[in-house]
Amino acid sequence: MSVGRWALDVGRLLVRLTEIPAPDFDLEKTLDSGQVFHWLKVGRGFIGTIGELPIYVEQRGDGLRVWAGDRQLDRLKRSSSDRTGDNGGKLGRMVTHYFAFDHPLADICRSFPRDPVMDAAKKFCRGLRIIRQPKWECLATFICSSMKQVAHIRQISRKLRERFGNARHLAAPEGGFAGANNHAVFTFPSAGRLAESSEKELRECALGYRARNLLATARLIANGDVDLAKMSELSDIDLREALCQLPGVGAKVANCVMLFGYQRLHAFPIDVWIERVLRQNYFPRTRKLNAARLRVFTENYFGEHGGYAQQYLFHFARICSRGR
DNA sequence: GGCCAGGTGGAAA
DNA sequence: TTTCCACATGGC
Repeated sequence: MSVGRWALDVGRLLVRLTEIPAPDFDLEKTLDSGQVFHWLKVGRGFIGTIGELPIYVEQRGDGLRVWAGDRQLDRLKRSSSDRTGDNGGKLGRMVTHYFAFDHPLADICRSFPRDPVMDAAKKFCRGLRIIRQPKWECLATFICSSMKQVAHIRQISRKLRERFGNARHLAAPEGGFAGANNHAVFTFPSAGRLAESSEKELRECALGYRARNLLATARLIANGDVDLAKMSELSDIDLREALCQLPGVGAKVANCVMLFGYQRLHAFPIDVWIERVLRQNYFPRTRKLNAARLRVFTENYFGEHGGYAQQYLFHFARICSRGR
């Protein structure tokens, strides 16, 4: 897994560097495609968290270089069954799992339907992977996403983390991160932590009317009425139904959580961007086009990895609209 | 200053 | 069953 590993003493904190093979992968497209909202571009790479672990990640050709705070890595080792002391390997496996390098991307792309817009999106999004987000983080973030632009969702994610999350300090690798030697990153607050907050406090994080829904859902999870991990056992239909029971979760958010949090690669979220793409390219002369008809079309037309097709169409449409 | 954004939920028609 | 509308916020 890990082809190279170094430890750099940079003063108070020790930083581990692991290099991981990253086949068929484009880090920037993946992190900038509107599926995840907290990664910050710094220098040649990105700073963020994978669960509780703060990391800096940088793409070098077909590989990924990863730095992580050593204290968190030690904590990770103590809390896991893997006590071999192989921190670099553990880190490598975590990163490999998070960025879903096991997804057979070539096969997935071959399964897409052949038509002009899908072909263009596929070409444009080469290397974009649907990552494995922590379920609660994904659910909470998408509850906050309704009627918000991607830039706003990023702001909300940042404010929630800074106010309710745990600070983690990441020492810079040799040479520093583009002018800064140390960065504070924040973990996403647990459901329990948000359940203890008030609607007023959440509104102060620019959530607006979404604050009530986020708080209600956090409390359902914190008091044990809902078990997101156990919901993995449900079928697609039952999982969608269970998610839609949660305050602030309708069909669109449920499909996002299924796709990004539960790896249900057939789930096809339809938002304003995707609806526009579908209308313009597949139903240019259809006046009466309701949600049910779009749902039936997308479930059948885009194949078993429809969620990937959707993400490629979404990113393609959004980026191409910039500058118009 | 109006328009729009990875929508949802409840009421009215 | 379908359509309509309120709900907050911030960038353009």
